[in-house]
Amino acid sequence: MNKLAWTDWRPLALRVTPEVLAETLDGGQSFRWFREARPSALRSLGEVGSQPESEVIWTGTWSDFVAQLKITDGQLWWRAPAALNSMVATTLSRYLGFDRDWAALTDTLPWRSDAHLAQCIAAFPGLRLLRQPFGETLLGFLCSATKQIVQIKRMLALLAERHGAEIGRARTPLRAGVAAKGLTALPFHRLPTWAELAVIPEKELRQCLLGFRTKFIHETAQYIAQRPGWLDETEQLPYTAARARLRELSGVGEKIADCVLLFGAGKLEAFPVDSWVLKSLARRYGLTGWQPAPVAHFGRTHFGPLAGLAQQYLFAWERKHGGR
DNA sequence: TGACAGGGGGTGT
DNA sequence: ACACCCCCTGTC
Repeated sequence: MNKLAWTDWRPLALRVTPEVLAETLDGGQSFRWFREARPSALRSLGEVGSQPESEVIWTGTWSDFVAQLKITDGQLWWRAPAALNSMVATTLSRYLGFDRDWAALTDTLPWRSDAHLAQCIAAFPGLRLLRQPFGETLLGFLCSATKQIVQIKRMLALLAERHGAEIGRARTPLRAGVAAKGLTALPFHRLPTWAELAVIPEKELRQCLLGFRTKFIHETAQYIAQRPGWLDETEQLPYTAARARLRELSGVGEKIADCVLLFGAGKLEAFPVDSWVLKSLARRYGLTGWQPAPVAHFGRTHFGPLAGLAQQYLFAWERKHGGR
């Protein structure tokens, strides 16, 4: 088997715009997708005037898997390194949430009586929550405190490159924010497991640009290492119990616990309140000056059992529209 | 072009 | 309320 080769592109039964795909993969749920833009056929033929057209390819890594996604003619396509194909084929649909009917779930949100929510949903048709590996999601959000997405992605890329096992190699012009020249096939690395993180000296962790998060990650790794099965058990618990367990970890407060459960355990009742959601609820729902805890209570009450899904629409809207 | 604030998708005390 | 660590960005 040729380790350098990718499979052919195959269609996925999902219609999304490039914008919604970008928001889904690179909008703060996951920090392990990188975009690569290639000049389009039209452009190379000398098309002038309109927007610079380019074909965007997204490359993502989770657990021991790598996949690429792209949209061509309104259709979503995927492929994987040939050597990983069979594994990726069976896990990609779960990762992308194909086991749930997101349109039906979205329809149960109270958009009929909430004009702003209706507006957010209309602006991001097809938005969904990813179902990422639990432990990796925890690591990602432990890196997230007072950091922007690009910086979080850099930290995780360094952790993977320096401390994560190699998954495989495949040729791709751009990965991890680093341009690779020509025909070289660079290795893909998975993130280190929590067992692996537990034996990495703090100094080496810090060199992955983790800053004051270093201590949190180190202590969390020790905690998990001393409790075999703790992480898997936590993932299986109902939402409230799982959140209480996650809060035992160093560096995991209400917000990060909810992010891990929403994006890494499929708990749609989790309602993370970050600065964007705080702004959204203040500006669009009149909760000016409210603290995160009461805002979270409002969110769960107002949006119901799928509050986390509503949160994702509000979040996407606020990111796009900023102060307006 | 190089320095230099200011601030960043929280948590812990 | 404030420190935590330090990279990035915008500015001069």
